[in-house]
Amino acid sequence: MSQQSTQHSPITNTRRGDVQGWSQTLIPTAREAPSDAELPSHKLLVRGGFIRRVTAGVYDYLPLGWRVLRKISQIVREEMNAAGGSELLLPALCPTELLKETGRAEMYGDLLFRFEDRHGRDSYLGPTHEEVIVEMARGSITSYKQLPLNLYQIQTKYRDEFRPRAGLLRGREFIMKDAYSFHLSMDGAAGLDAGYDAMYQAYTRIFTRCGLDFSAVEAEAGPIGGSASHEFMVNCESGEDTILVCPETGYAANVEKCEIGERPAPAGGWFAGEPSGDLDRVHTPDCPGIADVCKLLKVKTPHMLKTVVFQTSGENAPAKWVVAVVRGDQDVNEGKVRDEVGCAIALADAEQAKAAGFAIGYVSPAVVSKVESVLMLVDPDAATGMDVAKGKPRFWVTGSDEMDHHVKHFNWLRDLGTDPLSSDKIRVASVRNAAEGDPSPRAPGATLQARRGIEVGHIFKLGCKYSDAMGFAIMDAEQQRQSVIMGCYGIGVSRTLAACVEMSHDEDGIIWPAALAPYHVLITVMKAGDQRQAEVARQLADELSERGVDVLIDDRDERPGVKFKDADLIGLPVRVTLGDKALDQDSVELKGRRDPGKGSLVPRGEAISRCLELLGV
RNA sequence: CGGGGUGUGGCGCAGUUUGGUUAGCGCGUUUGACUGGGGGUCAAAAGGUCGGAGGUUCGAAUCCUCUCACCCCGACCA
Repeated sequence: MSQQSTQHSPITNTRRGDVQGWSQTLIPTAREAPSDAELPSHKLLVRGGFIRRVTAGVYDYLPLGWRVLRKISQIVREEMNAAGGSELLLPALCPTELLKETGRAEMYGDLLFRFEDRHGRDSYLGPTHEEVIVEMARGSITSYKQLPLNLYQIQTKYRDEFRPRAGLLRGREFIMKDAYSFHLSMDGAAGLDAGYDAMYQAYTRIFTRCGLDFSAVEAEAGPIGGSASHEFMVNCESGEDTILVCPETGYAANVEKCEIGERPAPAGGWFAGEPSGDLDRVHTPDCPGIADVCKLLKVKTPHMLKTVVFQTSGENAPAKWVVAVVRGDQDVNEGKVRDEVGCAIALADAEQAKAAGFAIGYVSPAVVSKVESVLMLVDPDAATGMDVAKGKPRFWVTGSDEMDHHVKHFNWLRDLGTDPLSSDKIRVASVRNAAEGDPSPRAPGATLQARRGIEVGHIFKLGCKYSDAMGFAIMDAEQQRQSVIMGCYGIGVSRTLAACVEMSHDEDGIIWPAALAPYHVLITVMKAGDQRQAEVARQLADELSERGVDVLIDDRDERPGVKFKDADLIGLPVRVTLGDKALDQDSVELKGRRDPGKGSLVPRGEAISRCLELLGV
């Protein structure tokens, strides 16, 4: 990062740029993409000779692809180091015993590449490394004086995805940077909050330097566990993930995490409204799903009341069961239910729930007055009896609490079996996923907008989850034994490569940001074997290299058309074309990848500075 | 895992329904010539046993059985 020195010293990062001849390396470009590729990033990376598929979700990184990965890694290293991290390398081949300490062998299930070695020892290929690093740390970190600490590695990870897809975007083998931080407190300069914040800042710098258009969004901590979490998403319509943003405040969150703004009670109050008709019990065989019922009864999903049964655990559980009720077209958010209840919850075990009296698949809100120890949370959109917009009673269809039957014209006040407003077993609470069009939680009057993205980074506050499970505690300054508090921070390095292409390409090929381009400048020699052209190419490359610019010289004996097509395809930011016409005028042709046309004639003497200018140096 | 689909030289495909000579085409590759500023032209050549195994048949890329691999759509993740 240091700009202070341009000399070549063994103790600075300043380096001479690489110069490579196309004919000396392997760049197998192709006119057609393999038929299995669908996304632009997949097609272009294969066509441009960056990667090649070996088997499902596993790729060769060819010279060009590997150079980009190294550039990403280098940026990651510089920023991680600047943020106080230290690089190390943990094994990819790990003993399964480690996962038994945290119970994640079961949690990962088939996602884990798992096998026995010749001695029958159970082993796995690391999908992530919390256990491995805690195992290492608990043997090496023995004093509070060693904290805080941030350790990271850049390594190949393995996940036996059910469905690898989209080239590098979801592989079974992929390159990831994973970092882990260790603290003894949440607060203070040495605490997790400060460490987390430093990583947030570092990630922002990393993706900015990579030239990516990205958003940092609030996220669910997910199965890795812990309290706070942010995802870094490359903004891109073809992304797999949906995020919601508030256009007024810039608040952004992943769908699972996104809060919903205030939804006030309707004019008549919660649940109020006349019945839409007599309660009508209908036979709905083999219809446990909302979609099936709607199809059979010819009603639309917003008219359904969906009930999801959870069971609680922990000492402060207010009830044994929690029933969440949302509108049929909306999704229950487990995290919001958990927060509302105030204790750990899990989707109810079907057998146990049935034994307790729940007709799983056909549960109605009235179950609250039928089964013992139930707390019911009703989402505001479901807790109404009037369709205010239409001035009509709400028409609700829901389960009937008996197998294979639903009811029409459910009315909260009439059919619940208890008064929803006075019962302490019933609460109106926001328990569903946010969706586009919902009120923003940060700006009154504003509505949330949906955007697509590709997740390239994810940071978590882990807390003591792993240190407690694995007995990682040390003495603090007061001679108290304390669990070590952790954070973990991931970047999908190979995914970042693909996301960049996904975000930045046109119909001719890739458009690399200068920071990630495998080479910065392509010198296209028009006539292979022409003495003068070869000589100028060599000189230019040399001068550029002196400035730290990486240069690829297209010295192939190919027709110009082939070279230009390939140039656009591999997408280097700057192209210098050396032909007789230009050289006769002591000039060269210069073209930025995004510039239309053939580029402009530039005096030979200005070529270097103009290249640097185009590179934004 | 559920649903849909595909396997024929390095890549993209045709041929399979209705079995029948040496399995075709385009791109790419090699050699030669002509060319030379956006995937050029001509000529010649190499390269596949039709994903694999078994079966039916005088005869199988084609029909049957089993199997393997890969892709797409759904639930999870860097």
